[in-house]
Amino acid sequence: MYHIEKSVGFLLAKAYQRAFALFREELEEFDLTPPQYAILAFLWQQDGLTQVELSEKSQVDRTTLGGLIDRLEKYGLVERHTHPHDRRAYQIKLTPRGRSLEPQLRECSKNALAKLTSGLSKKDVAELERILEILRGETRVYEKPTF
Amino acid sequence: MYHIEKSVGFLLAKAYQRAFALFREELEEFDLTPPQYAILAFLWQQDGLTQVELSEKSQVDRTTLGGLIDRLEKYGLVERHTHPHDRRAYQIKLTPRGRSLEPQLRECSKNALAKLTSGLSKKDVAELERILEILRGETRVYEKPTF
DNA sequence: TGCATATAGTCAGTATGCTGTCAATAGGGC
DNA sequence: GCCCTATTGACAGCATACTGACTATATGCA
Repeated sequence: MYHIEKSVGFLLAKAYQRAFALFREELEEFDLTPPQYAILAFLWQQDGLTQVELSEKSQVDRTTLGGLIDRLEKYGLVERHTHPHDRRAYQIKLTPRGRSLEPQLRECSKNALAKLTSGLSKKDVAELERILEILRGETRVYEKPTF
Repeated sequence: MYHIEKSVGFLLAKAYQRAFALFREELEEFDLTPPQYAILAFLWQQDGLTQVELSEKSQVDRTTLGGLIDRLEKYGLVERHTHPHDRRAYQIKLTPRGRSLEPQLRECSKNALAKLTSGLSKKDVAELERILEILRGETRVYEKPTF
């Protein structure tokens, strides 16, 4: 007998839903959301990316990313800068405030992860990471070697 | 060095995103979405649930569920019936068309799952199911024993 | 140099998800 | 029977996600 609540798709959806909710709770005091954190995290790694680059790295749709950047800009965490070589494009740069939040926001991420995986062993977590990498499918753009 | 693209939260989000996209592609010909399928799936199991019951079983917010039912009703797949004992509540019932789509839509679900997990062994899939169940946290309402 | 194709980012529309609030109804206690 | 608290479903607002379409700009080729 088929039970939707046992299907992988449903389980994945609900696990993600809980992960999102736990992370949102942690970020609440900073008035930020998990997707906004993700964008900041990519910029902490590499500031000044274009929206296309950010979209590719974060795997967020370009139009959705536009709105995310709008909000981060409104909060004073990033700025859109004109691109030195391409008048169509922007370079998205962190403000000093956006940069300064990194330690605290990473702490939020750590806390959320600890809560999410509290019922799992380290081996389970490693296993989950391995399986989720496979589920994601083809290699991400940021993983491609530069020739 | 911390890399957001290796974090469990990010991996979970992107794995879910791909699962959702694959399933959406399968359902496209029926002009339905994964969340709509989930609601139908719960009703195929047990027709005539109230919105509160459906919300609990599917773990979808009551207000979000309202919109989902609106659309399914508009497509002629479900109907809101007045509750025999509670004038506040409805019983959400499948229409003949909603019921008749079950075989084909389940096939879509199967196909999407096959695509999603094509890179995993059966053992991996079983392991993933086990771990995702734990990640979801406390027991779901539908799993609680009836005393 | 002009033209065709591609790209960067935005806009409109639709779907989903959550929080806070509200009106109508239910139920229990006195 | 009245009152208080709780419940059911909807509404408004905001955030995220995707599709299709559009404008301005870039690029390559003849």
